[in-house]
Amino acid sequence: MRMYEAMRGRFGVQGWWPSQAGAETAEGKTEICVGAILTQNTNWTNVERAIENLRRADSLSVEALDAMRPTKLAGLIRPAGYFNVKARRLKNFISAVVEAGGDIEAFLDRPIDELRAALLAVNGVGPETADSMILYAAGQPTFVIDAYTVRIFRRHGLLADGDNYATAKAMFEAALPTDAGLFNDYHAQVVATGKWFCRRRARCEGCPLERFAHDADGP
DNA sequence: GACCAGGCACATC
DNA sequence: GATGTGCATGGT
Repeated sequence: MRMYEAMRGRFGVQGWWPSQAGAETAEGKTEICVGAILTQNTNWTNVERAIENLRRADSLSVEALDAMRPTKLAGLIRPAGYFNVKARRLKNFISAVVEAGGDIEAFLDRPIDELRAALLAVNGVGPETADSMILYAAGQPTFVIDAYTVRIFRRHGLLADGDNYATAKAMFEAALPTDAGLFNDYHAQVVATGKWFCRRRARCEGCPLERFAHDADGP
């Protein structure tokens, strides 16, 4: 918690989904899930352009996305890059929702383990994308790990060289109170810190976590 | 013109 | 089971 507080003190509450207006609606949840796929290996500003295209086409719904031709979808999400691959992945995800009844809110409102398994079964949805959907769209407490998380917390001695996605996730979930709001902003803080590192060429000076180097007692 | 951004699937060794 | 590669755009 001390490392989280240090980052939040430096960057402020990040306000990622679902704190944004409308995110509690079916359309909002659809948008978050779509965004989770579109942001794979992609800068967020490019994802926003793609989502805006979908919104203008009145297509941020399971029904509209299910009915849309793949080539049409690919054209709309073009700004997010990898548009052919991501159009296919979005279609795979939407198909899974449709096969489960077509109601995105019902689809997401399930026990975490069951939901996670259903998401991971979709071709194109890996651990990070699945956990992002569970945390930000379903609002359920699962900790999202990304490349920044592993890099930063390895550097501070809380993760070992051999740690992977699953062990890193387990470390955070064991050390922190099970709170979706906390997990939500924690991941956002890590991303903010990671971006800061990139700009600073990965040196510690001025980093919000600098004083925790090498002897932190937990995240 | 290189390099990177909130990954994943697939091939290959 | 670890490692490499394709996917493609827009900003720095």
